[in-house]
Amino acid sequence: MPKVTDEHRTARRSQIVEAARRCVIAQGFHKTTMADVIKESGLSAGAVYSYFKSKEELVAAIADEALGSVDQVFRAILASAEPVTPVNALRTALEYVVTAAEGPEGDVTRVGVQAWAEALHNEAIYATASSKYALLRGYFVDVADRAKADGTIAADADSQQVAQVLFGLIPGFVLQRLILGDVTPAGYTAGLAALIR
Amino acid sequence: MPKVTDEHRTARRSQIVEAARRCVIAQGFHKTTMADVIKESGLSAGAVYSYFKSKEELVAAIADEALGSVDQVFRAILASAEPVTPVNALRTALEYVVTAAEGPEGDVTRVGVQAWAEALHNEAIYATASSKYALLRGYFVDVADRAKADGTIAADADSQQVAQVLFGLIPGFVLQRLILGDVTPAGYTAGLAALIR
Amino acid sequence: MPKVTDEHRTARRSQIVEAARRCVIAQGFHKTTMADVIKESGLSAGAVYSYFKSKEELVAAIADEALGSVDQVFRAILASAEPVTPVNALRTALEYVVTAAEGPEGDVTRVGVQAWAEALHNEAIYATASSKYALLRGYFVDVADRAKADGTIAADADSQQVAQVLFGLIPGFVLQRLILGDVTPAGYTAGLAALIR
Amino acid sequence: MPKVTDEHRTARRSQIVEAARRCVIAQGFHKTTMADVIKESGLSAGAVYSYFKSKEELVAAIADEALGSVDQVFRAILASAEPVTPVNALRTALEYVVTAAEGPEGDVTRVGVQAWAEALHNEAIYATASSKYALLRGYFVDVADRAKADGTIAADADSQQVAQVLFGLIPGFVLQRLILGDVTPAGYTAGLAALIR
DNA sequence: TATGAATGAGGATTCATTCAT
DNA sequence: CATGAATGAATCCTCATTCAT
Repeated sequence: MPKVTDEHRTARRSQIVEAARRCVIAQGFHKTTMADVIKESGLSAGAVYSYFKSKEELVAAIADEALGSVDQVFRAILASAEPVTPVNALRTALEYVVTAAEGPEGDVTRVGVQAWAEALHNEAIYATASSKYALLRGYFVDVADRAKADGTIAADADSQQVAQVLFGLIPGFVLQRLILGDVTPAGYTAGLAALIR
Repeated sequence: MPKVTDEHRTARRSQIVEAARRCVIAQGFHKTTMADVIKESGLSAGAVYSYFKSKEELVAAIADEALGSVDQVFRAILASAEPVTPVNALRTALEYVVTAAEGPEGDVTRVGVQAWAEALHNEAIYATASSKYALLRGYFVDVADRAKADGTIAADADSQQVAQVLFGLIPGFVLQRLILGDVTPAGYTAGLAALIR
Repeated sequence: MPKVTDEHRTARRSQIVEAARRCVIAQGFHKTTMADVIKESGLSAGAVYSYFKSKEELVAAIADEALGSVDQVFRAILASAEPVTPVNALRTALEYVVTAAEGPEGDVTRVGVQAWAEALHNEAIYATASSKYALLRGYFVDVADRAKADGTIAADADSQQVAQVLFGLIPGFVLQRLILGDVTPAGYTAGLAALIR
Repeated sequence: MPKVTDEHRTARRSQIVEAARRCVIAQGFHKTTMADVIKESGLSAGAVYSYFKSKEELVAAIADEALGSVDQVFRAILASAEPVTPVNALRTALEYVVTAAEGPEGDVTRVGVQAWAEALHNEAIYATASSKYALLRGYFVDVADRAKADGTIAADADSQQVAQVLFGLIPGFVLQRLILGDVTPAGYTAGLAALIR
């Protein structure tokens, strides 16, 4: 019984998180009520509360997912054998962002932006954001190191600083995409390439 | 009577906005209640509501300010006679951001991040954000044009794309500053400079 | 100074009552706020409150007027030398009601209906309504007496009861006019005439 | 579960409406606060709001009931086989009114008068009042037709007009009963009878 | 005296969470 | 175990009235 129950529990949990995410994408964390999530998930109030003991916990779960989703892909792609220049790394990251944003789950980047705001006043989400972003930015340190190694950038450059910039370009892209709506991975990458040379 | 009254009204309005901003910086838009603002402002409920007819309107006013405050400075500085390279423009912008963030009013960038999230589900704030950010990014188009003119970047570069990148670096800085806490205008600028050559 | 001031005061008072009546006709007693009355009257809050020391007092003044306005006309007309049969008396009364209702002041009968409701929970208005309606109904006792005298109705009829019926027909007319909108003095009177013979 | 739940829901709803009616009878629509209704009903705010989504909706429900309650009885009684003369019909109606008014539920006619006033500025209540009163008055058209048939009134009388008068006598009775307090079905009916002959 | 800005108690409504069935 | 009705504290907002200028 344990295994079946476990799968069942996992499926249920996902069902709730996905429903909640849909609500949050559509209305944001605060306009989304537990009643909305309950209705959207098709479960009962009691059921939802047996998986998440408060709205805060559920919100944290959604935020975690949204903030962390990039990670897996990053690891795979940036750790590949291909020549990973800063520009390529950025493009890959942005392309993933757009793919995720246009996926069938709805635009996860909207949840991400919500999470940024939430992190400022919510310990748990702050902690998640800090650690996930530190991790993510770490990949760009690798990228910077490689770039120094192959002479793409100066050997005495500070890889941390370069990583800050490369990583920092991503929120800027996400925000412009959502609020100004006129950026593309290709164009944005071209902009960076133009600056670099 | 008009003049005194007008000044008075303006002062009162500021008194409210400032109180509200303090609350929002401390707790975010949603945890801030009108009662908080009323208490913090030292006025009565009725008085506050005679200046802002709803919480939404007050929130919009704070968001407007937070999103727009950069503008004035930008105009002055970027339009100066000094040689304005992309790197210099960015540094100036970031220095302003940090100055504002560390000002006596409290860290306005926190309000800015709140506003990003809010813009996704609030027409009025979305409109403000769109227009202010389009304007702001416009300054970087000028910067890019100058850079093309003096050979800092390739003459056939797309100024819009370059501006997207330069402008995009700012939210990335703000976010890292708030969530990772380890970025400085100097370091971030150095990172960009290292990438550029 | 007294006289001028007195006229002035009377004029001001009327100005307020008329403004208030317009508001009440449009929105009812309860949706009408003192702010509405103040704006409509063109005076200041202080001025309005120097004539009526509370909303209740102002409301009472409007109700008084609305409940009592019929009286003057009644006295004049019913006390005339003409042959005043029950049917004629009713018609005259209804014609006056319609005239007043269609007057330039707006439909006063709407205020009357408000006053009925208000009288149930407002001592002052209840007192006014009782006395005005007792007075008004009194005229119909006269009418009944005359009718008994000239054989229009049985000599042993109870004039009070007849007056109750004749007077009672008026609210019924007012209400049907406002809510069903299809009654006229002529038709209603014809209905009574048909019943009588 | 459906059946129990349904009965339960109906009972709860009645519990709320009855509590609200008691409040309205005692204080009128506007002085009655939701807090009053909540306390009087013995339920919680949330419970009350799960049955009526606003005070307006609850008020409309009470008004509906008050305006419509006569109907059922009318239908039964006026449609009976007994000889239904205008005078008898009126008496029956008035007796029902008094019975209802003196019932254990409290004086519903007070709610009715409130509803008249409310109908003037509330679409929903206006609609209810119009349709219920049109219906009610319709019964008196039948009465008039019968009276024409058996010669009680002239064959060429306009039944609509006669119905307007007969129906119109009721509000007049209700109002005099509440405000002057000296009418009885018997006396009022006698007054009409005296006029008729 | 006249003004109208300010007051603040009071009212309607929401919603995260619980727990009896 | 699951359900979803019920809870009630918390929140936004209004408006009659006052009083400093």
